[in-house]
Amino acid sequence: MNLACSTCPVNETAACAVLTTDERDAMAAAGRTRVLKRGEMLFAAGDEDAACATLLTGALKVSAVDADGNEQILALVHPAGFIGELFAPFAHHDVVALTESRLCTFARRDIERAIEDYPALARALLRRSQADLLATRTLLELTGHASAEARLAALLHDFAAAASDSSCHLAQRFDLPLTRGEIANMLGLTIETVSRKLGELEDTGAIQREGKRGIIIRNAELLQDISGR
Amino acid sequence: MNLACSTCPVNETAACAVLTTDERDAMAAAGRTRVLKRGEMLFAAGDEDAACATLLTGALKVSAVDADGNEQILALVHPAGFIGELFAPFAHHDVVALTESRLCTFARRDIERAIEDYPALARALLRRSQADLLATRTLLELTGHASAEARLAALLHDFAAAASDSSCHLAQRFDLPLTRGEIANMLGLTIETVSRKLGELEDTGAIQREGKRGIIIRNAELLQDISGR
DNA sequence: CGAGGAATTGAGATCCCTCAAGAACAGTGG
DNA sequence: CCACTGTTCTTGAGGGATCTCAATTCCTCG
Repeated sequence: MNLACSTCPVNETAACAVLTTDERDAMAAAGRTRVLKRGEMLFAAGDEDAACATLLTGALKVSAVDADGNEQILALVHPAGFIGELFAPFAHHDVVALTESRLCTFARRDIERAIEDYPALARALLRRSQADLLATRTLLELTGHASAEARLAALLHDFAAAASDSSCHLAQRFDLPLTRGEIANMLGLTIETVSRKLGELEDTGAIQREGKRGIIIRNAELLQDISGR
Repeated sequence: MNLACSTCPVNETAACAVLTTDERDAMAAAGRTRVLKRGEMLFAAGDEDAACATLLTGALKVSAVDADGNEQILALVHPAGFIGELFAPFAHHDVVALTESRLCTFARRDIERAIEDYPALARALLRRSQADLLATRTLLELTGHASAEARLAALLHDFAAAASDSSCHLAQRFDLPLTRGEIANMLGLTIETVSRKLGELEDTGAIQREGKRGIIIRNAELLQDISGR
């Protein structure tokens, strides 16, 4: 299927936004859209020639599985995010859909050629890569020293910020994109601890739970305070 | 001081290696070498217009300081590594020399112009950025789930690999580039735990300590085994 | 030789994990 | 609409790994 960049929901914000219309059309001819259902995998660790992709809608997780079969979530990908290890001979991590997701995928060699042909694209991907690096380091900072409660508070804060339209304030209410188990894997905790600490955050009045996935921010300042930032 | 790229110890491996001689000379005219002693800072979190640099010799750490004043090491930089957040308005982390280090520094605007002028440089930096991203995620994976002993074993393994000339086998003996406190900060542990676990690794016969900094690999397989990889 | 920092070692406290059971929920089929 | 079933989440009790606090030893450097 061919792509219609003009109706793409992230045509202003994704890496391809820096291309001219003609250049973008040329890339579109090489790309394909793909839809993943929750739990479906885009590629697995070890895959050779793993595709690259821009996420249009939905959410993905990047995760590693250690020797004991424990999963560790290393990053979340939001719309306009770019996925793909451009210079590695094989993928180092799994990439799985958290919700139904639409992607715009490209074969590795097509992306590699595009980077050669369109310097602006290389710069855009560099920018995105540095942003990803910063996000990963922020997560590393969090899981390094902070208490379970602080980690959870920080994650909720981030989710509330991500769920808001404007980038400067928090959403008052949102649904967790992750299960308890996934939150635990991301923060280096266990399911039980996540559940308990969510209860404690509710007791202190920072948040309120609404069903299994819903979170209402009751006291954003307190939440930020607990997160230690 | 002007630069002599022809005698640069990393002129084959650093990002600038992709440039032609002429291009490199043009960049050299804009750059400056700088020497940092152990503990000296290249730039601090919050600095605007922080310089960018390629590390020639020595070693650096990238670290964050949280609200309580605790340091967390997010990454180590080895020779040929590139330092600098190109698209951020200010630096997010501190960068400090671990040993006496020589750098080749550039003003932000000079690097930005070079990226525009030399597409190959942008691609080289993209490659480096993705490698940094992978390294950070590997560290995240480690600090997420592993026990103190496994973290330490993995770090020692990495250091042994980095200290070796050939990339495929380990150095038999090396000096730790970090103090106990820095190791602790990097792995999300305390000084005491690092010290204790080092003792235990010695008891099991995996390593042998030699003075305060020296480490001898006694049983690389066992070490790898303990690290869980 | 002395002083300061860095590392080791010990004892007790704490936070989080493990194991285990029960409750809430979603999907399925009757 | 309701039982049925599996999954996810919650809650509890106990144990273990790591942190905290404190004292001592080991280097390094003046």
